[in-house]
Amino acid sequence: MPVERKAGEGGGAVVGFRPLYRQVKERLVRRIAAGEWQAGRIIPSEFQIAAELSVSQGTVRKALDEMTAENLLVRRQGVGTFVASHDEDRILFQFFKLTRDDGGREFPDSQVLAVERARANAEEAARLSLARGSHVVRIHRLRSLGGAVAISEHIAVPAARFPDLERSEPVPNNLYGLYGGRYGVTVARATESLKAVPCPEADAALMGIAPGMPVLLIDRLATDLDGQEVEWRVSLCRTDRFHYLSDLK
Amino acid sequence: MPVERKAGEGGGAVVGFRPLYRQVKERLVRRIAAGEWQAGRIIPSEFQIAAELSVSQGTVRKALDEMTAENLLVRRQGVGTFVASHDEDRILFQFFKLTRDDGGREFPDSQVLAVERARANAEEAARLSLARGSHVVRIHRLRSLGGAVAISEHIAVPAARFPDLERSEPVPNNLYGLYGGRYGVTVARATESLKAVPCPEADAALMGIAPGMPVLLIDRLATDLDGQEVEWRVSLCRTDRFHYLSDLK
DNA sequence: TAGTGGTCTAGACCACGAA
DNA sequence: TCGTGGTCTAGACCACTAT
Repeated sequence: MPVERKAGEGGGAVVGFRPLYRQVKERLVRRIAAGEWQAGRIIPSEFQIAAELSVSQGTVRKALDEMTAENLLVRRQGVGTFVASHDEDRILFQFFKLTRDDGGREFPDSQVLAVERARANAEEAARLSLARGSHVVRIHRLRSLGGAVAISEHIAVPAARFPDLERSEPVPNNLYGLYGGRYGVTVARATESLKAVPCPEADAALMGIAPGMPVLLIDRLATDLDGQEVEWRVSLCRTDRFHYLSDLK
Repeated sequence: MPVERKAGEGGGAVVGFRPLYRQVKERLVRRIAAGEWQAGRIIPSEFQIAAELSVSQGTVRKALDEMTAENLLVRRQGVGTFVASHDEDRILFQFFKLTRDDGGREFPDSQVLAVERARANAEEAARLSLARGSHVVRIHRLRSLGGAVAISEHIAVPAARFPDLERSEPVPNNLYGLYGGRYGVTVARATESLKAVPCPEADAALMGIAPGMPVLLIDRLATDLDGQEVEWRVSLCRTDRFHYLSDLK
């Protein structure tokens, strides 16, 4: 692998130092981002990658280690290394934090109420870093846990990255799986901001609770491998029989 | 380092396999738990530890890597490796998730309203895994962010692990620092369970908000290096000007 | 300049899963 | 049985910090 720069060479001041394994890592991440390595598929062995990039196997391993720690890859001893996919387990434990009070974790059902394509309003454009006049696809759905409606969810994504999403029939329950599988868009990270708010009348009616009852408002911004905003999602959650689980380590 | 067991030896069925670096890690964690290595202090170099345990430096490094990833250690290149302490930054970014809506992060002030020692009630005993009749120390305090009261907080800890805590004058703002510094109790992890609830009258009066207003209830159970419950804390948080930040990776 | 952690390499062997 | 990832070692050199 052609090393980008080396300290002590060239005589110029060394602005920074980028370890070889990080250069390797970036190239491999780019392969996933470009769709060259697809979600769920196996990638070449450590030795194959090392040979291809003219780098030692240990260096490749360190790159893969970091990518595994970031949930981009999944290793299976004796089998190989795979590109992480947004299967039910990953969504459930990595991206879905609402849990039944009795402790049972399950993936919520979805009932889609509306899907539309429209020009982004000011807030959507700002949150998704879109140019004026860009379009978004909006989805409104209800989600149930243990048979009871628990969440009223409004979603907005850039229409340009998800062509014809509004014509999907039906909209699948696992949206991140769709983003990856059909559009090659990998949701790598998300930031959630939580508030307790009085439930608006419309959502209260849909969820079968009294208007004004305290609900948990989750404002989530999801980004792809390049840090680009991919989805803005606002979820109103009942927390009378559910709670949001957060582990601090 | 005496290796615990080795696969293929002794003829018996190999129940499990514990890598050497994990055995090293456990011994080192125990040193922190026992107070042999104190919070904020430097630990011996990788080569010194390796020599002492008759293990290669690479194996020690892997153990230290994991401990660093778990926020038990902090490495400083060119200087050495240190036992992590609950300083302001760590509390702020690892254990305190409430943020001003304008994005500014700060460590909250505290105003202690009450400290008492008493027999644990049923719920405290259950949450802290205490025997019947055990004592707890309870602390009730208000916490402010940006000059405004934001949190009403009830804390319970096992009195046995924190002797004379109720006679501390004053109770410091950074409790986890006190737990570690004075009592040698390291808070390693915490689990938070969040709900939106109507604010009880008493807390509403203290926080200067209308009773019944939705507030965020954070139920936190903190555990030490051995997984033992160390503190149960229930915080009621205003979220009209603040929000709880959660990063999903 | 000395000492620490950080990177990179190379090779040996082990545990695991699939064929 | 084979190929994969996982562990362990050993040694060289680099970057960073304190003195």
